[in-house]
Amino acid sequence: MGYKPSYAKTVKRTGPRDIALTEYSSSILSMIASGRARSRADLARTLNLAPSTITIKVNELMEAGLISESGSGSATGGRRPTLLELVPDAGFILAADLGAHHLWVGRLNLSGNLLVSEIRTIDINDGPEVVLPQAAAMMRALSDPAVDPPLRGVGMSLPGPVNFALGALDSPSRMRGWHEFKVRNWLAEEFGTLAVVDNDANMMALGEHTLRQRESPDSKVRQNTLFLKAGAAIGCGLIIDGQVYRGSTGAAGDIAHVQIPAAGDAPCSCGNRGCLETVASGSAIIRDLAAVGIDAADVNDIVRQVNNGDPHTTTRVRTAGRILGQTLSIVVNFVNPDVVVLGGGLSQLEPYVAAVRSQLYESCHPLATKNIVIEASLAGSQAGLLGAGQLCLRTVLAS
Amino acid sequence: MGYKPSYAKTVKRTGPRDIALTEYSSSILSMIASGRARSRADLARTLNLAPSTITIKVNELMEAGLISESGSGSATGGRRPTLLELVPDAGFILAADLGAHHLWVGRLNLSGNLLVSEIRTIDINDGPEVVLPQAAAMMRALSDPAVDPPLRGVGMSLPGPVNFALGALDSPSRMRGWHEFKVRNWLAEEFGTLAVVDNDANMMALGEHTLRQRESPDSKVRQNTLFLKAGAAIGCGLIIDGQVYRGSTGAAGDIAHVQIPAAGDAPCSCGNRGCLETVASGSAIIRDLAAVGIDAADVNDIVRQVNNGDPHTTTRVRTAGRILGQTLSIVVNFVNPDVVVLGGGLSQLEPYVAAVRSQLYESCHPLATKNIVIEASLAGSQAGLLGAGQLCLRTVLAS
DNA sequence: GAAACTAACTTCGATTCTGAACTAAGTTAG
DNA sequence: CTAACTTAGTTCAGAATCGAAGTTAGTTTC
Repeated sequence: MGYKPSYAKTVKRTGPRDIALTEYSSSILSMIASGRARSRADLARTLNLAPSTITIKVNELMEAGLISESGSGSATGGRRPTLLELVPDAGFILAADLGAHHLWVGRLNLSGNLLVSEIRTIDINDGPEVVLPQAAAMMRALSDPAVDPPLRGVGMSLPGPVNFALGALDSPSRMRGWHEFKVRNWLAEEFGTLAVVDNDANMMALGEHTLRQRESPDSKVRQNTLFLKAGAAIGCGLIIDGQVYRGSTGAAGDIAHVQIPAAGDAPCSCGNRGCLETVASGSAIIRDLAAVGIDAADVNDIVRQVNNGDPHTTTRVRTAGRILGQTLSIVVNFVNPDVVVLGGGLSQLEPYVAAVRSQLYESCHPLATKNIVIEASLAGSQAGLLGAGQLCLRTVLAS
Repeated sequence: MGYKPSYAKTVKRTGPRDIALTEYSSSILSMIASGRARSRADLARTLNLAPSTITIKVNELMEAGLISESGSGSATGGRRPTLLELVPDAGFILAADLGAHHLWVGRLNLSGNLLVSEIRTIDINDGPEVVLPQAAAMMRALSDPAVDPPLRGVGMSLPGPVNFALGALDSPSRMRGWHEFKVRNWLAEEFGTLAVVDNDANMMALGEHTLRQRESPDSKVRQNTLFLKAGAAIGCGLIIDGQVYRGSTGAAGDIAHVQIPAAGDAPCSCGNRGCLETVASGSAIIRDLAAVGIDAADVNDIVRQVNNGDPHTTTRVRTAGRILGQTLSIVVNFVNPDVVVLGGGLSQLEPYVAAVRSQLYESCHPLATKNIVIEASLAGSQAGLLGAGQLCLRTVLAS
């Protein structure tokens, strides 16, 4: 047997177009897909390669039919760049966003654009054996294998703590039957393709980050994003240097189950008492409103009531925002991100966003809030689906 | 003029040995210096280069007299690796650790080993115009230019928030005259060489991390270190992926000025009220002890009293540890490091370390503490000096 | 104590990537 | 409008890196 080089850099791509691409080719694809580079000159700068090298690689990729030129960008004092894009028809990605009560699936092209999507209600407690086949069926329904370009990968966002290396949930609370069920492997086998799964907050963070990266041209400097998902539950995802940060055991980003004084010893879904989530989450608001006779079935009801000007609900939402802001300020001080994005259902409410923002400005060190941007999510409810697609796309293109 | 490539990879080194070294040469030096790689095979794996390339580069560097072989390591089922080390005589580094009342300087060889050091008391409030020349004189006294190999760089640890890009302190509290004084430039000019400055907690974190990296052979997986400095003041440094993490504005790692309930509205040196530092720091302990008639001039006195079994002081120290642990748990949950190191004067006290540790285990999510190591600093009081030297060394070797 | 295996390191022809010079296509200032 | 400047992208000879096969030197197994 031979020598099996672990440093191997040359990648053979087999598939409809059988062409040998070198190491940097996949980086180029990733850069274009994620919006981190849009022209040859961009690529040279971002990847720290000679322009001449980029010319060669880009030509190869164009001949292989994987990327194409798409007009020219705006000039900045010189010749205008020729923009590059992934050829959308070179393949597609399926993504799914799984929640406690919803299942949202979508199809994306290789540029990471969501083409079609579909949603239905489910009960996560039916377990993976019931839910995953439902998801697979819905995803299949979004594509016609006879017509569509080949499926390149599947990404799924899961509503609990994910062991990324294992591709499974790790002791999720209130998700019967999901503990250590290997979701990634199941998907990979079911679709016969590459699959990725991650925690919903991480996925949303990545989706939002990618979107912002594309929207703004000066995005080169905004590479550290803290994404806070405030819906029925609270979750947090962190992007450092454009990548999802997962920490040592994959638990990074946990903020919901911090003990805070304002919570007293209210019991939490995690089994502990006095967690932030028992005060600042959508569920907590619903519980407190019920106690004073105001009926809200879910976060959407809260949103509706606040938009209708219900003073009681609005006050409660504002309080939740302020308390969340206090805890969040500790993390913002420590991580010092350039963007804090608020997502999840509650982020639709201006009073909530305003409360978090003002609390952050009040509690953080001035150096930490110097150039910070604190905003509601641009991706909105699509964040999870976009992120799942994006993570899958990055994995596909990097392999 | 001509084309000035920003992607330039070939580096000409001028100096006593005028030799052209390529891009990877500096990475190789960095890897060896920081202990991230110790043999050719290590280098190939760490840098993702072909073994054949490493052979060529290592030979070049050996001919240039910058590295040498230093015996062989232990085998792991095959031929044993030939260990490599930086030739200590190829140059040296001067490092300084500046505190509110002390100035500690040292000389390190290119392997990052501290050879000699000297300490004296100073008053930081005399301002940079007085203190820096003192530091420079002490550093000069540690080396004899007629005998010593050439000085390659100077590193200094500063006791306040540092704007790393500027090389200066940014609005430090209680440091008259230091705001935006360009310490790095001053040092670079004074010594006619490369200089780096950073915040003391960051420097200590790097020093400790490097030491641990060298001590343990399985260190490849322990790349995320959270270092907490608990002395008169409280500071925190974060190593992510073996590098100092500074965040977007360089403020990352701030934890001392988080508002906590236990602090009430005690005034803090930062101008705010109710900060963690007003309860859990050495100064806070001294202040509280004074209020009940126990006299302690500095952290050393606290250490002495606890070691002598003074029950009052010991209880107070334990309380400080517990309160610190509560706030720290939020950060540990979020960042999910593999090592938490306690440094600074208070870390010498087992009751303090034990209190922090048990509070962390109690307050953190089980996933975050699964494989975590929580320990007192191995580098002890040398951490800052070692880190300043290490950061300087890395910068020198990377340039 | 061979035989089989594993890991470290080297050699050398083949390939990839670079760097300098050049072309192309814009912006800015007078 | 033109001259000076800036940025984007290409060409090609030469330098840097790779990968396969081989050598060296250990460990493990029976």
